[in-house]
Amino acid sequence: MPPFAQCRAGITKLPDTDTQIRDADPAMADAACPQCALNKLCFPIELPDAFQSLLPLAGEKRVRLARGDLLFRASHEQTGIYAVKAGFLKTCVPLADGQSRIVGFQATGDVMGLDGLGTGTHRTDAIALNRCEICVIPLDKFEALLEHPAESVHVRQLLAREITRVEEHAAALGTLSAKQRVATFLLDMSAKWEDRGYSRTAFVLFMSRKDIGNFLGLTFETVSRTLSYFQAKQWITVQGKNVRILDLSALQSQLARAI
Amino acid sequence: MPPFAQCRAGITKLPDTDTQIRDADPAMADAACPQCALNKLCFPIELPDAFQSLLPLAGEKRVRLARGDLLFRASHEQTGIYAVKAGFLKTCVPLADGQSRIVGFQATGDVMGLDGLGTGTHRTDAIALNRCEICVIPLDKFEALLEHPAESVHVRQLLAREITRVEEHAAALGTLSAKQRVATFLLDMSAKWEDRGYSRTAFVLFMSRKDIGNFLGLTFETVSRTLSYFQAKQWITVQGKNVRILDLSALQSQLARAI
DNA sequence: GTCCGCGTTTGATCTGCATCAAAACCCCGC
DNA sequence: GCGGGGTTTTGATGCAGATCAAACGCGGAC
Repeated sequence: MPPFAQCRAGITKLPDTDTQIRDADPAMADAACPQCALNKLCFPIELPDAFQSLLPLAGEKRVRLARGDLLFRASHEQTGIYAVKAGFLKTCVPLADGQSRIVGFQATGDVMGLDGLGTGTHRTDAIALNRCEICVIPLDKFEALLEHPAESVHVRQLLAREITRVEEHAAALGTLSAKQRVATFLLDMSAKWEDRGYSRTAFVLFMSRKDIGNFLGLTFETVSRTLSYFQAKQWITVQGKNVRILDLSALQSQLARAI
Repeated sequence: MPPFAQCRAGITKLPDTDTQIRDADPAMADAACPQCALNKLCFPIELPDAFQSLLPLAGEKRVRLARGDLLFRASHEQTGIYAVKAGFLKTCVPLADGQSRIVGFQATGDVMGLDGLGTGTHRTDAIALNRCEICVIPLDKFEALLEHPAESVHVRQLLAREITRVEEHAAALGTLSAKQRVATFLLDMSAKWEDRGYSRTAFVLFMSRKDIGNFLGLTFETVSRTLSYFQAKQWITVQGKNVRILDLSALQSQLARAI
């Protein structure tokens, strides 16, 4: 199986399949550039002239992924750094027994593949949850960019924030009850959508209940039950993958109750 | 309370308190430099002349910590990067309810404080488990060092490896049973000691059962019970903090059984 | 339209670990 | 030596969430 399941050049219009949010709409993708974490890499402002000709290359190469395709694969050599232009993905750590554990969900503007910088080998699988459009910065170009101190600092910040995020996730997995984990998850998703300029109270969960359970260290039945419980409490409404948050503070207060 | 609980200049002989391994023995500390993750920062080989005068400064400043002292504190401003010269520490993420969750244990040669690079603020408390000696690189000096590409790459590798480590820990917390977590922990500790040139079958757990439980998402009673269980199986012997592994492969096979 | 397969919901039961409790142990100061 | 506080071990009980099971809903193939 190839490391890149799909990799076509060029950008064409994709059919709209999801209810609320379009998959990988090029217009949306371009609009998202200012918020993209790699924005400063793609469109640097204050670089010396020597870089001005190199940088446009970074933003030029795109990859298209269909639902289920792999962007990169654990234990494969790292060949680039990726910025999510549009779509949703999950990153999974393979476990000894052949199972794997989801350690993060990525959306528009997130950077992926940084974990490979340690060893030159990816430690996670990155799998598309819906149609995705990914900006690719080949590793050699990425390394060339990093010779500029401002970009280097920026990348270190991205790495450090990822450490913080994963540490907090690990802390949550080790500490919180099922209800607290699901509440945290909803609040995190809410914040993720809000960051990207969408409503923080009505959004789509692109991942399945199984994926949510895997990410949170719960069974999918428990995830489903907990969502139903929150709905019964009138804190949210759920219809399949569509979630509407009715009482944000009630969810937040779930967390504080962990005394 | 000051961010640095203890911070004395100079190095003096410390009394030996632990049974097998000395706390922060200066001789051991100096011997450890070649294996230290910051070695290349402290003793760079191939730097241009401009740096040769700056770098010795990095290795000059030392901090001494007694058991329970804080090296740095969450939500405090980051003032430096730290390399563990000798001793053991734990890093803890504070939680909403005032509790905190241990996300890592550090030993000789480990680098600490990198998580602050994202925001300039530490996201964890770093607490000494025994007498420690820490090499401090003030932030401004650290940043000056990073202008050299080789050091910059090295630091990115450290960050990326930390992401990998924490992701795997999160995956373990979400997936493994109590026995599997404790077995993993023992194997990790074994590897940590072996990396540092000590026996991988006989070592000291400097942290308490409570700390182990906190790190693994278990109660300390469960940790104690599980260690007793492993001892009953003749896989290990435990006497307080001293552990001897009798059957490494039996512990490893615990993990594979997670199907 | 019907059928099939998969994801989701909901229910019933089981179990691993938390919790509560108490005794043993260890380290230190005196 | 003795006494006291914290840590560790071991036991008894309870519960949150896993597991087993069945029904429902929905989208795609035809």
